[in-house]
Amino acid sequence: MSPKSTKLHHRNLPLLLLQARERVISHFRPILNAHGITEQQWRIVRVLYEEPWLEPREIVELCRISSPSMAGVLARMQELGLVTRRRIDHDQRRVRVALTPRARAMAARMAPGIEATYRRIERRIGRPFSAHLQQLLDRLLATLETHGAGAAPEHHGGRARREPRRPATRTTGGQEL
Amino acid sequence: MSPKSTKLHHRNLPLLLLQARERVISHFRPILNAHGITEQQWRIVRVLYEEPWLEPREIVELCRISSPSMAGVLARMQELGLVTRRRIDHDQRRVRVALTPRARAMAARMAPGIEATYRRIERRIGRPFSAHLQQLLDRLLATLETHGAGAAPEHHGGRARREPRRPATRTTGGQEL
DNA sequence: GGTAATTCACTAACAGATTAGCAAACCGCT
DNA sequence: AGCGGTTTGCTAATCTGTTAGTGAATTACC
Repeated sequence: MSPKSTKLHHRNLPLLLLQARERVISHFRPILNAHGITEQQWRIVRVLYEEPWLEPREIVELCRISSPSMAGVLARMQELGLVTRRRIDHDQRRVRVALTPRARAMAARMAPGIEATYRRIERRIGRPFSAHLQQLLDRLLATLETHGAGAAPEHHGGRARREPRRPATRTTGGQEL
Repeated sequence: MSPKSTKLHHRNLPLLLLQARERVISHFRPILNAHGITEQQWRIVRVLYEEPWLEPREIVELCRISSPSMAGVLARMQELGLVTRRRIDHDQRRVRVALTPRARAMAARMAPGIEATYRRIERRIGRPFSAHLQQLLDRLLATLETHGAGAAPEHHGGRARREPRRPATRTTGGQEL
């Protein structure tokens, strides 16, 4: 069984990517901490900074934050007064998420530091190298598809086998969340 | 104030690296799930698979898992019968962590699938591209230093301002953890 | 040799990721 | 109108990341 060796020859690529990401983000973390927001919150602020408003599923896609996490993150951000959430009139499932003026002002205050940090990183690793790295990562994302995407949605028509929960009835009629 | 623009011109590089990592790891997740272990647990199994034993701080370094997380992860892995932990005789602070035979056998069973997945990924993105990407990431890690490393340890000589906790006295004398 | 500084592993509290699942709202069709 | 199927945002449970800080053991230094 030569093709079934029990040894691991390849490097741990996910770990390598994780290390790279942590190395880069370590330069930004002080800025985020100084403004009291988390990584994920900043990603959301950043995409909403460019658009008047977005829907949760769009933010999920743009920020790579899972839908279950998004619920908690947005709730906390609303609690902090960073975002507003309201139902879309013609479709009561959907929600419009927008930055508050306070969050928009905070993003404006953070932008110079963020940009300066990028320039510092580029000065360190070289602008061409930075561009090259981004190009390779883009190509990786374009070439390698997500495993399990496009697979069967696995419609679960079976009965629930868990103890029932509190229904948490949606505030029918109230636009505010 | 031309250098203090409130706009964000650079791409979100940490997000790009996160996307790349998630894309790659999505191909391995089914294997991990099938064997009932998490990403981090696999990283630990993998490094311990090559060495007879390691100390927690070494695993922290090799697997990029923070020290506080490591405590919980190792405790769960010990509970699952994947690792053993015992104090080092001549230094009661330090701990030796080793894989159990059971974990070693599991790693051996997983190895073929892991390797096959790497080969599949390389077939998709191209072996040269894969090598090139790894080279760039290595160079990034070699060039860009961690921000905040080597800074002042900030000796905290002040009084504790929190309510006292249960001391959780270390089992003085007992090697078993 | 005794005290201060450091190292090491750990706990606590909170935010977020992952997996599983679920109800309400919408849509297409009859 | 009514029904099956889909979309959307959400909850629950468990695990991990981050920050702050602690006790015990060891080391450095006078």
